[in-house]
Parts: sequence; structure tokens; C-alpha cells
Amino acid sequence: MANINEIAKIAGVSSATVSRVINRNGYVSDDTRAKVEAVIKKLDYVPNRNAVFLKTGTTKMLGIIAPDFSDSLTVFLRSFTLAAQKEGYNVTLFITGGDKQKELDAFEMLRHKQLDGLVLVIRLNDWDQLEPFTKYGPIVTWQRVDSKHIPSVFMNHYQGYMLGLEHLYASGCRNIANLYGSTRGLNTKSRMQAYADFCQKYKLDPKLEQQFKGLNSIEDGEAILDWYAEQSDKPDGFATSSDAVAAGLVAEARRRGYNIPTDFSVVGFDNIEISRLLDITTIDYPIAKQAQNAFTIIFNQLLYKNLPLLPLEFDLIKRKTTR
Amino acid sequence: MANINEIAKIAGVSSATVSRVINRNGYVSDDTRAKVEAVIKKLDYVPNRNAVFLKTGTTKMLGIIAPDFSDSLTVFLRSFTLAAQKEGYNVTLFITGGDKQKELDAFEMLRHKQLDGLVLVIRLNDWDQLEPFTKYGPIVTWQRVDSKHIPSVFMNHYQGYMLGLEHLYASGCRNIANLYGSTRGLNTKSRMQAYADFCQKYKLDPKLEQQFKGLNSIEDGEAILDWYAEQSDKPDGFATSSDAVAAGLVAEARRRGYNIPTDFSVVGFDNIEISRLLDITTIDYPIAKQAQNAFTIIFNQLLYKNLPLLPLEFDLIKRKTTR
DNA sequence: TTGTAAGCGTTATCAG
DNA sequence: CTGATAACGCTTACAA
Repeated sequence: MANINEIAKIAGVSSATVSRVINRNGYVSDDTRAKVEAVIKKLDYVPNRNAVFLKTGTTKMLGIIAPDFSDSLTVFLRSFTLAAQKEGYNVTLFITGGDKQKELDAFEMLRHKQLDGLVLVIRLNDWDQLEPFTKYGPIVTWQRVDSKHIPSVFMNHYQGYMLGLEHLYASGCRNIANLYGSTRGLNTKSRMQAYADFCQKYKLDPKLEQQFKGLNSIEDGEAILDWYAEQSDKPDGFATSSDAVAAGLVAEARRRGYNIPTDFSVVGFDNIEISRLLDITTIDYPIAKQAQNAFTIIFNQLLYKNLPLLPLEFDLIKRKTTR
Repeated sequence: MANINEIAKIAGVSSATVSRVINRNGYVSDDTRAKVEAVIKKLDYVPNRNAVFLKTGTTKMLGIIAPDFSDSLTVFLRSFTLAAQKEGYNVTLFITGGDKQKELDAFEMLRHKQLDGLVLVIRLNDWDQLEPFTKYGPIVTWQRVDSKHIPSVFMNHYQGYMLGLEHLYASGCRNIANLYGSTRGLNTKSRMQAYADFCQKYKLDPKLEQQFKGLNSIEDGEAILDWYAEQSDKPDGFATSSDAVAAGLVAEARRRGYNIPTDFSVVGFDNIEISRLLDITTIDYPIAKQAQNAFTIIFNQLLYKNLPLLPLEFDLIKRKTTR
């Protein structure tokens, strides 16, 4: 394939001039420009980007690391990709499947200068292991992180979760079961704190046997019905940490002939498509906006800009699974 | 940051030797190897991949182009990414949003040697526009394509759709409405053909006023209920081209108090999570396997291998929306 | 306004 | 087994 020297030779100029034509910097007379452009077009020439990358030390490629696909990741990915593309960046996805080494591999690509920036959705390795990489390029996380070097688009779930709890209380629930997500995550801690404060505020018994952790999938939600069926002191409301879990719960309950919200109420979390489909009351979690902010942070850092971030807040979406 | 020459100097060898150590080709004495490796570790050196790319003319990066996110794209993307990562390739996603130019941009990246291969999910530009790019690297499509140069993991939807139709017939439906997808796609044509043949086989009236085209989303499925409510001669079965449409239809029907399958039957298409959640009878469409095949085809072409492809076939998944 | 030439950091071919 | 050295294709001072 043709390269810049070939173009230069045919056009009767130097490669430097061709480069100037391509990149529109430096002075080039209209004549020469026209001549060069004609040759470029005729030979169907394009610069080899790898050479450009080597020279400029930038790839216009961003990475996003996650353990696996999930509904909310999809929302995030979509929004992030769109924002990035608008500024001429491409996005590559790393699915670690829980493998710490794979997470590190992605960070290595930043170090190898193959990536300009990185978004870490859910961290696998320890922060002190990851933090050293900040010197190779901007890194943003979706989780909360107590690091000066790693910015985050994290939102404190305490308020969001409390919104759901308060709604359940207002609609008559006094015996609420909680379906928390990841046992390790800080979000779970915030939610548990919200529940504790909630119980204290309304003088409720924070029944510990009704608090579940580590539930994430639709299947996890469905499985709860087995537990529910066996209880004598059944909860009258479920607060959940994701729409997926809530969806599993609601779908399985309907299958088994329970009536929601007569038998019990359910509040989801995220406000993704599935909750709308199943008419599940949920908490709107502005993931798309977070993703846009993630990009903006990286972009700002990369180009020494200072573009403003979008404001983020939770919102209760009342639907049919609560009274 | 340290480069290969620096390592070479400190280790007291030449850069060629360092390169041999890194890439484990050529002979290096154990002594020298140990010495070099020690320096590499001490200086925390990694090769600059952009230099490697420039030199080798390969990036270990594949692209996947789609107009937008959808449930089935997510399944495809997930499976493809996993397969690619297993062989050391990364995947970058191009969302065109229906913009032909963006599709071309991705193809340009192949030409610019920034991508080793490309998967085109749904084509926007004409084939003759795209075909010239095959000389820059392997391209695979998910759609059917009558081109010698562009392989496809396409499955003829005729048989799959017929499976659903036959099932509806067997369970008593004699008045079937069809909810087709994209008006342009060949899949829609195949499905329509299947329906035509089906009607002929069983001597049914192929009621043209009950055939809808261009339905893709959950919302589209929901909207059908408005139409249904107004009909005097109501269909007793719906065949659909996607689980999303079927899900919208089923969810909205249940909301409005219809009983499925008593009032009418519904067959989805794809067998993605949502159909399981809503207990929708559907046709299993092995998207994940198609994605694996897509990768295998690219991989084979890139490395002159001849790995076998997975066999693909449709399957009826009987659930609760049909009798 | 244009050309020369020195890198960017590797890999790979030849000698030795 | 190891070392020089010539590419790979481009950008960018510095000269002219």
C-alpha cells in the first residue's frame, strides 16, 4: 500500500509537505496542496495510523473494564461510547469474567500506550495495585473510591435507597425485606446503613433474618420466592438493589399466583427497560449521565480542558408494584 | 519511560537481544536472558505496542459495527468479545446510529491498519461500497450477503419462523397475525415467505391486513394492543420476529387484562432472557454461537488456519404463551 | 512556502 | 548465541 513517501515522490514534493497537507498545519501553497490532494485521491492513500500513534503517542482509543455484561453495564457502555465517538474516540471493551489478571491486562494497555484512558466499572484488584497506573493516563471509576488520583462518577446510593424505603413506608409497609447486591461493594454498605437509619427513624424491627446479600441476577430474584413461601412471618415489602433482581422476584411471584402489591410491594433500582416492562416501581439511577460524565472527566484530563459535568440525582418512579 | 535501548544498555547487550528475550524467538543464553529479564523487571519496562504495531502491521484489535444497541446485539457482542479475548484480541464497538458515514469510518480504520478485522452486524451502505474494503482485512457479517468476498454467519430465518408457525397451528391457531421486523432486511422476506408457504400448506387465508412490518422494540409490541382492541375479527395467534416485540405485546396484554394463551397465543424469536422472564414461547436463535463463528472466520483468515465452525440450528422453546 | 533529516520504539535480516 | 543496522510510516524542528 502506498505510503507518504510515495505520494511525495509522485506529487514532486517532500513527505513533510504531504504531511502538512494531510494535517492542515504549517503553510502550503494552494497549488501544492491541490497537487498533493490529487495524488492522494488517485492512489487512494490513507496514513498508517500506527505510525501516527507511534509518533504522537496517542491512540484515540479508550477502554472500559467490567466483570461481565449486565443491563446497567449496557446502558453505561452505550452512553459512554456515544459520547466518546462524538469527540473522535473509540471504545474497546474488556470483559474480565472476574479474572483479576484480565483487569490488570487492560491497565497494562494503558501503560503500553495502546489506550488513552480507562473506565473501571467494578474493581477487582486492590486500589493500591491499580493506582500506580494513573501516571500512564486518565482513569475513572463508577464505584466510589477514596483516592486522590482516581476520579469517580459514583453516586451515593444511600439517598436513592432511602427514597425507596420511604415510599414503601408511606404506602403501608412495616415489614420490609432487603435484597442487597454484591457483598463487597460500598453500595451495599450504604444501602444497609440507609435501612438501619430507616428502622431507627420509624422504630421498626430491622429483622436480620430478612436481609439478603449477594443477589444480582434475575434468577437470584426468582429464587427468593422459595424462601418467601416458607415463611410464616412474611414481609410485606421488598427493597432491592437492582431491577433485575426485582424483575425476577415479580415475575416468579406472578407465576406462582401471588398478587403484587396486595400480597407484598416491590421496589426495584436502576429504572432500566425491564422495570418499565414489568411495571415495577423503581428508583431512577441516571447511569447514562454518569457515563457521559465519565467521558467528560477523561476528555478534560486528556486535553487539559474543563468541561462541566452533568448534575446527578436519584428519582422515585412510581409504578404498579407498590401501593 | 524506558525503551528497549535503555534496557539493552543497562543489561550490557544489544536491543536485538532484548527483543529476543521479550518475544522468545531466536537463541538467547540462559545467562543473558536472566540478566535482561532482571533489568526489565527493575525498570518496570513494557514494549510500546504502537511501535510493535507499526513494525508488524497488526493491532490485535477487531471491530464490530452496529446501528444501535439491542438485546440481541448485546448477546452477540458478549460472545464475540469473549471468543476474541481468548485469542488475545480486543474488540472495539462502533455504534453508527444509522449514520452511513460512521459505518464507513469503521471500515476506514481497517484500511488505516488500526483494526485487524471487522464484523458488520447490520449493513447501512451498499455492498459494492463496502466490498472493496475486504482487501484490507477479514470482514464478516451477520446478515445474509450474496458476495463471494464477505463471509456471513447468517442463518436463514425461514426454517426458524416456520417452526413457530407450525407450533401455533398445532396448538389450534387458525388466524395468525405476523409482526415482522425491519422492512429492508432479508430476514423479513424469509419470514414472509414462510408465512405464505404456511398458509398455502394449511389452506389458510393469509390476511394481509394483519401483517405488520418494521416492528422492533418493546414499545412497538405494546402498541399492537391498540390495534388488537379495535378488531372485530381478532387473531388467535401472533408470530413475531423478536422477543422484544413479543415481550411488549405480552406485557401490555396482561396489563389490559387479556389472558394468554386463552385469548391469543404468542411466539417470540431469539430466546433471550426477557422471553424466559415473561414465560414466552419462543424460537431459540443461537446468537452466541453465531458470534463465535464470526470470530473463528476472522481468526482463520488472519492466521491462515482452518478451525471448524459450530453447527447452527433453530429450536422451539415451548413456554406459557402458547397452548 | 518547502525540503532535510532526525527521531518515535520496535522487529528482523545478516553477519560474525 | 549475539550485535549492527536497516526498515516500518509518520511528524516536526530546523534550514533554506
